[in-house]
Amino acid sequence: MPRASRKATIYDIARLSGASASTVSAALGESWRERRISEATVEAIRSIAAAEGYSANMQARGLRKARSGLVGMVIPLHDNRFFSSMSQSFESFARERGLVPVIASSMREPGEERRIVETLITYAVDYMFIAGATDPDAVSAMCNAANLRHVFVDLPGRGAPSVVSDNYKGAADLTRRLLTDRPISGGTCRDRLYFIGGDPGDYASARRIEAFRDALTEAGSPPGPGQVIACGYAPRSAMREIAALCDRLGGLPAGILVNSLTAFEGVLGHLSGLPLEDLRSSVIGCYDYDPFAAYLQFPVHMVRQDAHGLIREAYRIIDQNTNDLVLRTVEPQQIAPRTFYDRPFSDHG
Amino acid sequence: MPRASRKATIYDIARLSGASASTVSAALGESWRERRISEATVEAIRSIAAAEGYSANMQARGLRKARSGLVGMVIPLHDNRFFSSMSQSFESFARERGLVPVIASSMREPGEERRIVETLITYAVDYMFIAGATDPDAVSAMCNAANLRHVFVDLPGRGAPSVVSDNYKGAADLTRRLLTDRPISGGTCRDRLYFIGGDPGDYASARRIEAFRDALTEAGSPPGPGQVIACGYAPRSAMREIAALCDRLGGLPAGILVNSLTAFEGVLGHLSGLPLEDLRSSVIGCYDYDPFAAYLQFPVHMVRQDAHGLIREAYRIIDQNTNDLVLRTVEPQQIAPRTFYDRPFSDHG
DNA sequence: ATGAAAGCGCTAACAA
DNA sequence: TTGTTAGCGCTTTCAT
Repeated sequence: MPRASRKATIYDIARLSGASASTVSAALGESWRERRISEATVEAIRSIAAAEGYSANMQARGLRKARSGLVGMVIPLHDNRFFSSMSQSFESFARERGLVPVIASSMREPGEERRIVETLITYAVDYMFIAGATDPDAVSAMCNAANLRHVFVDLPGRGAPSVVSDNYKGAADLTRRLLTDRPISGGTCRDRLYFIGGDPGDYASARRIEAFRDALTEAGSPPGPGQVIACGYAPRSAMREIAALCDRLGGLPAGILVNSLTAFEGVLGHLSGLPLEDLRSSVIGCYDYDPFAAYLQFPVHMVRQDAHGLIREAYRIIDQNTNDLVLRTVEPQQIAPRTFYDRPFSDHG
Repeated sequence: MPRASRKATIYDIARLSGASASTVSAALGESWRERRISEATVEAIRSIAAAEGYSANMQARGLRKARSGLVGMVIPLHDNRFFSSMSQSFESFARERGLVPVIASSMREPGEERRIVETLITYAVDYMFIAGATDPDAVSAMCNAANLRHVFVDLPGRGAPSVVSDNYKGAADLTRRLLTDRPISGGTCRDRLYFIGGDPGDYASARRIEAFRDALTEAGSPPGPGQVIACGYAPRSAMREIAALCDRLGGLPAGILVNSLTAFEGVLGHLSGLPLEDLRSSVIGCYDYDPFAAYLQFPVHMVRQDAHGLIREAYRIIDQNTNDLVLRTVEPQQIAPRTFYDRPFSDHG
């Protein structure tokens, strides 16, 4: 081990090996073949470098080559099943390409989102992924000014290619499923399905709500004004809204489509105060998947989004160097309930 | 907007403002006061920079200042409640300090872990956090060679300060809770508690197993050889093991302490095939917390680790510039079940 | 109060 | 086959 004072540079290796810095640089990189450095020197240099614990300084290399080797991604938050599995995929695809991923979370705040994009530009990321963008136009403007290839994931932008879940199909299928499974009682308003959670201002929620409406209409019962309760993502507000709804209706509606796991947490907070019997008069669906939610006391129909597929497609777009403004769509997957009322605990999906 | 061709540099701003590059650099940074640049020039330069959409190049700045402004963290995986909430905290503490977080996942593979640490060193991170280290000594060696302050989180290392959960206390408390709540039948081997999941080679599991043994011993029934089934983290193997155990015992044991959520997923896969009645003869505990797991059909005692607290302490160690090898401990939290047998669905914890 | 110049570590012409 | 040189964009003496 050399003295732990300062990291070795190519100049140290050059001195130690008797070669020049540029020869060392080439020998340590890929370019030694075309520079026709002899294998002997390459070997010698590499062994010295290894002995000295040399590793390149990417700041210097990036500065010189005008490529940092970094890929940035903005996500709304880390602490979330959907986004954290996007992170996982983002990282493994980045590695495949020899890139180093930098992931930052915006907490869905446009200001924070812009600040992050700014920071990533400052670090000269080579490409940028923006998942769940809250202000895609601003982001595109910044990236374009910095001449930076970028792609939107999950929520689309108009200034760059985008990959989104097929929210319409996912929600339409789920709605139809709930319509089929819903227990019918007798022509009251409690026979209706309700949509709860999400933000109608965001693209994904809007598409799902649209699908919900269309599926109901297609089934002959177009939704009334109160049937879509887009109360955001917080468990609290979902809990409050479902409670208020049950008050109004005098009990649970025939079916509930919950827009997100977080909202579902709130809904569950309310349902858990009810006798299990009451739940039999209702069918529950949730857009997004959680393995434990699948094992609750009542059946839950879920939709699992293909985070891996979204990221794969996004990289595919980045890989091909064109800049056409495509909007690619990835299918989500319907997940059948794992618990049923009439088998003791459950059956395996 | 200037032409989107190349990013503006201080030289561009210098030319445009008639000042020199060094003046621009000072004016745009913090050092203009001590360099006694007039407020007028500072204002002028800043407005030009803003108009040109200038932003500093951190590669160049880092190269010159020998500080990148990056903090690295290695975690086992993103797609996990515990680690993703560590990421969230890691990021927000980093921001507080004006640092940019870079998080990479090792999949618990020592080789991958080393490669990541190497990469982060290459990018000249200013500090490094290693969560769930699989080869802490190797990591410390690399960091020391690069003269890099680092801290271990969740699993300790001998080469650097560490912050860990109080796994012993968490598991001991949970075991005692299960002992108290366990349904007593009649002196058979099915009255025993079983520990399932985890890797006895990793520090956290080892401490929990130790606590489990001690708590049983203290209660007068030291565990037999088969009572600790450390079968790893995969749902599959936990499912297989719990099934085999029930076969051996002729039914569920009086209590099960599951070592992780992933193992719990497997255990649940087995339990879900049983009549709910059977579960009444058993009490279930899980080390780690999931909000949906709290709402299952049977009560689950859980332990929630304080990811935020772990990261907070780790930063505290980094903040104070000493290098003493402390091992700091953070208390986990016991979470009582939210569902009970004798109230219809549940009661709110 | 400001400018000139050197240099952080690396790579890519261009020489030899 | 290898060495010399310039320069990526920035900060920091050292001069003025």
